[in-house]
Amino acid sequence: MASDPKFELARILTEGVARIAPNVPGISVQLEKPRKPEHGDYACTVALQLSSKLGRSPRVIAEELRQATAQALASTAMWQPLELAGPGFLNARLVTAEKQSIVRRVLEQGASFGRTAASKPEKIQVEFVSANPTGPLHVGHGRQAALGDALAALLESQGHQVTREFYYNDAGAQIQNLALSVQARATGIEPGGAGWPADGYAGDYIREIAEDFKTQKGDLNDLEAVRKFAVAFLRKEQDIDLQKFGVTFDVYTLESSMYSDGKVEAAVQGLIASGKTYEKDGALWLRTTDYGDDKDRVVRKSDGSYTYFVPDVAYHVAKWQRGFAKVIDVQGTDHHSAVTRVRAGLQALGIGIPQGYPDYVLHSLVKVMRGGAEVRISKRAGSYVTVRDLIEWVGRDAVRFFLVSRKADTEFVFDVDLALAKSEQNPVYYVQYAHARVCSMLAQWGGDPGSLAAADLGSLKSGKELQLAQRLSEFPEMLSAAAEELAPHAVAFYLRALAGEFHSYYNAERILVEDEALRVARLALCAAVRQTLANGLALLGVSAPEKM
RNA sequence: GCGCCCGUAGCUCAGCGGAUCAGAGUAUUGGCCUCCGAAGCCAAGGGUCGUGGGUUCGAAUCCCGCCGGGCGCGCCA
Repeated sequence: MASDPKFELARILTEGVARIAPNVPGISVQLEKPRKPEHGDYACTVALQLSSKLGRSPRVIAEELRQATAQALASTAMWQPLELAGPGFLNARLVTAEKQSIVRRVLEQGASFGRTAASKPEKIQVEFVSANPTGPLHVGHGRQAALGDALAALLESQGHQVTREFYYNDAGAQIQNLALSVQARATGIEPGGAGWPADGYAGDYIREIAEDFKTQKGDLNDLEAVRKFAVAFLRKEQDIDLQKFGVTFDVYTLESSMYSDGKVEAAVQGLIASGKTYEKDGALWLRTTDYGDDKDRVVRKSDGSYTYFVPDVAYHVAKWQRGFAKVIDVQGTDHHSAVTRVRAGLQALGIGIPQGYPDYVLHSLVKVMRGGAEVRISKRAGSYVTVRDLIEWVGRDAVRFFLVSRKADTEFVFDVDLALAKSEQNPVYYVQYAHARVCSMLAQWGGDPGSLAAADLGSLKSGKELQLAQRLSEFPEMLSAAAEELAPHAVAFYLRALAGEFHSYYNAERILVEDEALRVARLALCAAVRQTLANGLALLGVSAPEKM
């Protein structure tokens, strides 16, 4: 495979800088994509950075750099001579043949276009959703599912070995409340009525579980049996939702297993052995303030049981011991206080876990509007919008694309009425439509799509065609940046832009023209667009239909 | 009160230090189907990037204050 033009350009410029300005520290060649096409394909601002360090005009430095790199650049046969512009920018422009060649590269690589060829040894775990089995999945879980799954796919595309994991909190007081709620409901107590548990779950699903339990002739006095039944019931429900959402997990871990496997006890012993704990008010405390926490945390309560953060630490120790060099936890921002605490616990153990372990992607909760009023999201309210609702209303593709289209830490409003009324105008259809359009053209053409990889691309010369080719060439670097920054929303924005440029091109030029060479070249370009759209959509878990 | 996150066009959101950074979608208005899919395209109007300072050659972007919003601040999970 030919070397990457951008990489070559950066290498040559870096060498050039070393020649005209040796021994200047803190200077790195950055290539950026100009907004306006007349400024070339890439712009370099290193002359502006050098100006203050060298005490000379940036334009003069830029000109020196231009001359110093001219020969090396010409020998690559990839780049036109650099252009000096503005206060000292160097604008680089690819030769036309190089731009055209991306089309062939996309078609040759097919589904693997954008993916890193080499696999990386580093094992990564993405833990997401991790909903308590106390109720149906809500919109926030949907956002986690969309983000986490796309993130995992992104990391896989960059050669990492990724495990998708779901952690069930099946050991706490909330589960006890669930069991009590089902028990109460089954004995005919309504939410809020006499004998209703203090923190009971009022949702209708509790009634369903209670009825099911009675149908199966379970013993209502056996609270443990009720608990097991309810948890199994809700886990099954959640699995159905996740399946409908197109998300699957490799590993499910139960919080209770941290206790039964002795991992919690081991973690406590490790913390005590570290000397970072102390007894106060009959409880055992950890000096998390030594690691940036704003107050110390209780490890073992005065009643002898552990706070939830202990199994959490034990779980992350297990992750480390399972060989995950990198762990990414996708959670709501309401869990942000856990970040410092868990990391503090891992550091206190002093077993060689890196300081920033694990990584977190925290997302703001989704605010759901309906009928002009906010629908409150609360696990206890029972009247929240579920993932299942959303999928039924606007379809899986739209929900996934929409939820992943926002930067994780921005809050956003999911207007149910709008999603219902405008479902046909959801951005996902715009991208899918571009894909279907190409498929339709290829079908009408009737030739062998496989032959397009060998097409003569020499007639692709118009501004829109070269711009489209340029956009395609950015796909791999966009993916690696998105993976690096744990920002799957970048994929959605890229697909939006690519589809937009395609639609614009489609309306400006006729593809199936009389001229054989031109027709084939244009079809090859369109096929490359289709392939790239399909590859991107696949990462987001969104289908790429041939017809709509 | 303390900590973290967020204030960009009517609305939903990108951009997060390089002048080539005021952007997209949507909504509104006006055009484009005898012709490859109009779920599309073209065009117009619309913003002191919350606010006041600071750093810099340069700030939507970095730092500090203030205002506004979200989340967290339990021997709950």
